[in-house]
Amino acid sequence: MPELPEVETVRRGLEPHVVGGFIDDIEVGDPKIFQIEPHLLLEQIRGQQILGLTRRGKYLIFELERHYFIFHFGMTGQLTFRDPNRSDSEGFKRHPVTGLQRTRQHAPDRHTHLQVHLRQGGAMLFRDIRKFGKVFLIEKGEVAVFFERLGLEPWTPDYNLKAFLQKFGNRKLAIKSLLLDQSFVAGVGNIYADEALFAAGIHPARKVRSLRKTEKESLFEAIPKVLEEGIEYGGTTLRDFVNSDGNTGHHQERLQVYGRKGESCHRCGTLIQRMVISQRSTCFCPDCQPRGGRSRTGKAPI
DNA sequence: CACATTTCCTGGTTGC
DNA sequence: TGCAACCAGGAAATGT
Ligand SMILES: [Zn+2]
Repeated sequence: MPELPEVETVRRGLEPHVVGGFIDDIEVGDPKIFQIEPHLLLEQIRGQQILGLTRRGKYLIFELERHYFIFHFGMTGQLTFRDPNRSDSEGFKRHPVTGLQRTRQHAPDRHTHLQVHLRQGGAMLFRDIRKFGKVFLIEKGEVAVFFERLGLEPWTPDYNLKAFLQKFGNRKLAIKSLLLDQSFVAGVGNIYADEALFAAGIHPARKVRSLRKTEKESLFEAIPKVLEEGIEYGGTTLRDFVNSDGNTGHHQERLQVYGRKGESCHRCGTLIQRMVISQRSTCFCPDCQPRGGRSRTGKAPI
């Protein structure tokens, strides 16, 4: 499930291959993922130069001459660069230990729903098994409206403590649910929400309005910290994520709680538990993240 | 308005 | 071995 660190990993990998290039032709698979008629998409983007590649939350944004060409990866979206000077791998392999799917550079298959060929050679391939991904093409003037409902963007001036604290209000939903809301902090998904709550020592089911100021401040620090580590390790591959080269990330080996139900907490040894919040699998350490919050010493629950 | 639940989709895993 | 049931989840749509 590509979240901010995975999208940023793809962005960094793709940038040197495509920025400055010109879009030549496109080939389309299942039109479901397109928020614009495919033939209109081709008509509009053909011949435009890619001026830049940026990111906002979980959205990857190609700046063209007259448009923004925008991708959202949903759950299983992959955007890879197919280099004509490199050979394709045979197909799909299975990691002998982790069982992870390893794709590397690959030819289009039944799940490849878009190929964007570049004039200088090579192509970007968008592959999405579950088809929760989306492809948009918007006019340059529409960009503010397009992103208006997205929340704070980490590492920008918008991401400051004052703005962060104002987002809490007197709400009574679980803090985990708030973290999944893209109008709070953009780019946080199920994995990094759990990791951030662990880093901040907050139980995921705690009601937002019950959090003390010090806990909110801990979360403010924890969110960029876990996202940064995710990027540093090339993203988290649980099943489908691959970077622009088609290779897996390594952050799955660094996860503290997500997907670790029944395993020992790396910090205290207690067994990690799982619960469902907002219909999402949620993992936490009952000792490091007590329901009543941590005391000032950071050890015993209140 | 605030919050909860349902829906979309496929393939891997589980259990009989 | 086969096959049905179940699970994963981002975010829009729908329900309370
Ligand atoms: Zn612990």
